[in-house]
Amino acid sequence: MTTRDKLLDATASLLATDGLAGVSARSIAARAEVNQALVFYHFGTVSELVEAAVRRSVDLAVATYRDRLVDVSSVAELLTLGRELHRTERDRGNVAQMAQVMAGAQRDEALAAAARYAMQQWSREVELALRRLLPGTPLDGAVDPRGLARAVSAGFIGLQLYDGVDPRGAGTALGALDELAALVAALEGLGPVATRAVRSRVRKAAVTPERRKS
Amino acid sequence: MTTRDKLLDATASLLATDGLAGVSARSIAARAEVNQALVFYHFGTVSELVEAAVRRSVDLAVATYRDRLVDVSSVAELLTLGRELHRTERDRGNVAQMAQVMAGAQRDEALAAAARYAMQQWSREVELALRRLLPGTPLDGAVDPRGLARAVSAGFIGLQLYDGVDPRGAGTALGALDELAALVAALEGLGPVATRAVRSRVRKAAVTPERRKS
DNA sequence: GTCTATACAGAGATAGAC
DNA sequence: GTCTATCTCTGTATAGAC
Repeated sequence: MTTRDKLLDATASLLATDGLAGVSARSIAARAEVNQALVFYHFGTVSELVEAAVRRSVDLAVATYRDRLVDVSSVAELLTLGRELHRTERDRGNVAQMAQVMAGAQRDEALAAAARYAMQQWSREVELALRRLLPGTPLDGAVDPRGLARAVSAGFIGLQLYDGVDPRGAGTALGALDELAALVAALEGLGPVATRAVRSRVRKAAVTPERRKS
Repeated sequence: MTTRDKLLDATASLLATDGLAGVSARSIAARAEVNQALVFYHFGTVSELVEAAVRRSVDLAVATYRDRLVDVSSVAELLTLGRELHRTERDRGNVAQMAQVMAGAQRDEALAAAARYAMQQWSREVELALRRLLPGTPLDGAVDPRGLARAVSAGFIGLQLYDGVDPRGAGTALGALDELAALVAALEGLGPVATRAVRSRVRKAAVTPERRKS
C-alpha cells in the first residue's frame, strides 16, 4: 500500500467519524501512520487531500450502487434501495463525508469542487434510474427527473447529518420514508385509469396563479 | 444594544455567511465591534456562544412561521409554504446556521445540543401541521406524522447545504418539489373513494416480508 | 520519497489593571 | 463590564538532511 493511499484512506475515515473539524495534517498523518510532512509533499494542501479522498470515495460508492440501480424495476424498489443505502452508508461513511465537505465548502474552493462533484455523480445515477422508472406512473411528465434526483440526493445529505446528531429521531424519519415507499408502491399498482385521472388534475393545478419562478 | 446581543448577532451572521470554519472568538468580536475577551466573559467558550446564537435564531424563525403554519389548510399549501421558507431562509440564513451546527456537532457537545434543539423545534411545528392536515388524505394512518416531520426538516437542511454549493442545481431540485406539490394537491382532491382504494393497497403492501426494523 | 526541525499564523483562553 | 497583554496549543507549510 502506497503512502498516497494510506493518506487517502485515513482522510476518508477521519472525515466520516470526526467531521471536518477533526481533520488536520497532523491527525491524518497519525491515523495513516506516516510523517506529517508527506501530506504536503503528495497533495500540496490539506484541502486538496480532502478533495481527492472524497472524489475517490464517491467514485467507489457510486460504482457499487450503479449495478444495483439498473436492477431496480419500480419506484417502490428504488425507495427500498435508498433505505438500504442509507443504512450501509451510515456505517461506511461515504454520505457523511459528502455532508462534511458540503458544510465546509462555504470558505474553501477545493471542498466546494469536491462537493459539486459528489452531488453530480450521485444525482446522475438517481436521475438515470428515475428516467427509466417514472414512465407509466402518475409522476411521468409531471416531475422533472433531473430536479427530483437532485432533491433526493440533497435530502439524503440532510438525513445523514441528522443521524449523526440524533440517531433515534433519524430512525423515526426513515420509518416514515418506509411508509411513504409503501404508499408509492400502492400508487404504482393503481393502473392507467387512476394515472390519467391524477394527471389531468395535475395539469389543472399547474395553471393556478400560485405558480411563480425560482 | 447590549454586548451580549451584539455577540449573538455577529455569531449568527458569521455562521450563516462563512460557515463554522469562519467562526472564531476573534472574527466574532471583530464583526460585533467589541473586545475579543468579552466572548469568554459572557459565554465561557466559543461553542457555547454558537449554541446560544443558534437557539435564539431558531426560536425567532419558528415563532415567525408558527403563525403562517396554523393558517395552512392543505398539504399542497404546506408544500408551497415550505418552498417560500426555503427562499426566505436562503437570504436570512437560519437554516444555513442549522446545517453548519449539525456538521460541526460530530466533535462538539455544545453544537450537538444546539443541533438537536433546532431540529426538535422545527420538527414539532411541522408535525403539528401534518397532524392537522393528513386526516382525510390517503396518507392518513399510513405515514407517521412525527417521522415525516423529521424527514422533511432534515431534507431541508440538505437542500440548504446544496444551495450553498450549487445554486443552479438546487434551483432545479426546488422546481421538482414544486411539481410534486402540484401532484399532491391533485391527490388531495381525489376524494374518499380513491383514498380508500389506496389505503387498502397500502395495508397489503405493509404485510410483505420486505418489512424489517431499523 | 521520507524524515527532522522549525518558522509562523491563528486559535482558545486567562490574569490583572481599570 | 471592559480592555491590554500574554500564555499556550494546534495548525499549515517549508527547508534541508538523508
